[in-house]
Amino acid sequence: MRADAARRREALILAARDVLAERGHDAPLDAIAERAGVGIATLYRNFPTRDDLAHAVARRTLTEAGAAAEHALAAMASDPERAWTEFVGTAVRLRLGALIPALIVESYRELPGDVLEVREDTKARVTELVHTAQRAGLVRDDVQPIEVIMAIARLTRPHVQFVDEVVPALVPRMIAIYLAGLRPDGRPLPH
Amino acid sequence: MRADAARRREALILAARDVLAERGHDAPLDAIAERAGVGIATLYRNFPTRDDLAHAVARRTLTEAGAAAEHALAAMASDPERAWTEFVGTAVRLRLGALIPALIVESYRELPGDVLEVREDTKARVTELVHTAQRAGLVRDDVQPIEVIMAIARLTRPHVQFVDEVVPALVPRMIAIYLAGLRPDGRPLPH
DNA sequence: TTGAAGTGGAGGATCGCTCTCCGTTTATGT
DNA sequence: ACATAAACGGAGAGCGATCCTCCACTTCAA
Repeated sequence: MRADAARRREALILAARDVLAERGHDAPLDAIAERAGVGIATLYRNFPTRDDLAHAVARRTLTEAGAAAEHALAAMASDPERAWTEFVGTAVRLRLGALIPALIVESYRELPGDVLEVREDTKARVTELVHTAQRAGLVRDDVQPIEVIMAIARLTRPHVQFVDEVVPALVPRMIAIYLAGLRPDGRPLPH
Repeated sequence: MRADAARRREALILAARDVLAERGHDAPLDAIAERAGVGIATLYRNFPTRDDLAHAVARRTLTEAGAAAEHALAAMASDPERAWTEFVGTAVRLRLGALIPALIVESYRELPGDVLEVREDTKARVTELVHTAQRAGLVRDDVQPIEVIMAIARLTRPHVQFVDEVVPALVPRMIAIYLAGLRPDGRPLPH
C-alpha cells in the first residue's frame, strides 16, 4: 500500500470517529470525507460499505480503550483515584460512548470476528477496572460496569453544541458530578 | 370546535412530545400522526408547520413543568428531599430535557410571545427551586440550575432503547447517582 | 522517467419526507 | 332519525438530500 494512501485511510477513520459521534451513526458519508480532507471516492475505495467504515472505527476505538484500561489497571496500585479519573477522561476523549449503540445493537452477531474479539477483550478489561475501583472505594459496590459506561455515553454525546459556549466546560462538570455520585462515601441511593 | 377534533388535537400534542423526544426535533411528521392514531392530514390541519406543533408541545410541557416546580417549592418547607427528587422525576416524565435545544437555540427570539413568556416563568421557578434545594443542603452551591437541567436532559434522552431491557431501570439509576453527586456532603469536585 | 496506484468530484439514481387534494366518515342540533 | 357542516384519512406527486459510480487526471516510487 502506498504511503499517502495509508495516510488518507487513517484520516478517514479518525474523521469518521468524530463525525459519527457528533452526528449519529447515519451521518452523511460526504461529511466524513470532507472532514478527512479527502474525496468521497477515496472513502468508498477504502470502505465499500458504511459498515466497513464503522467497523474500522470500532476496532480502533476499542483497541485504544482497551489499552487505556490496561494502563489504568496497572496504575491503580499506586494512585487509584488518579488512574480511575484519567481512564474516564480517556474514554470520553476516545468517544467510547458513541460506540455503545453499534456494539450492543441486536445485530451485533453480524460484527466481524475481529471486532467481536477486541470488543470482548476491552469489555473484560474495563469490567476488571471497575471492580478494582470498587475495591479501592472509588465506586459504590451496587453499580455494574455497563451502567457507568452508559452514563458516560449519555453525558458526553454531543447534544447542543452552543450550550457549551453559554456554560463553559459543562460536560467535564457533569462527568465529575456523576463520578462524585458513584462514590460510596456519599449518601446511599434512594431505593 | 367539535369534541372529537379537540381530542385528536390533544393526542397529537402528546404524541409529538414523545416522538420528538425519542427521535429528535426533525422526526418525520408521519411518525407523530401514526403514534397519535390519526391521519397525516389531521396533523397538518391542526398544525400547518412543524414549528406550530413544536410550539404547542413547548407550551404544554413548560406549563406543566412550571406547575410542578411551584408545587415542589411549596413542599420544600416540609420535606425538601422528597420535594426535590419528586420534581426531578416529574421533569423526566415530562421530557423537559428534550425541549432544551428548542428553547436555547439561537433562533429562540423567533419563539411566539406566549411560549417565550411561559418559558421565562418556568425558568424562574426552576431556578428558585434549585436555590432552595441548595439552601436545604441537597445541592452543592457551585452548580447552576442550567447545569442540572442539561444533565437531566442528557441522562434521560432516549438513546438505545433496548439497553433498558438488558439493564433494567438504567435511567432512574443514572439520575439517582447524578443527584447523589450533586449533594454537597460528597467529596468536592475535582477543580 | 514511467506506469501502476491512487485521486476527486460531477451527476444520475434512489430514497424518505413533505404536504395537498378530495372522496368518505362522523358529530351534533333539531 | 336525519341533515349537514365539520372533520377525517391516505394516496401519491413533488422535492431535497444522500448514495455511489465513472473516468479523466494526479502522484508516488522504482
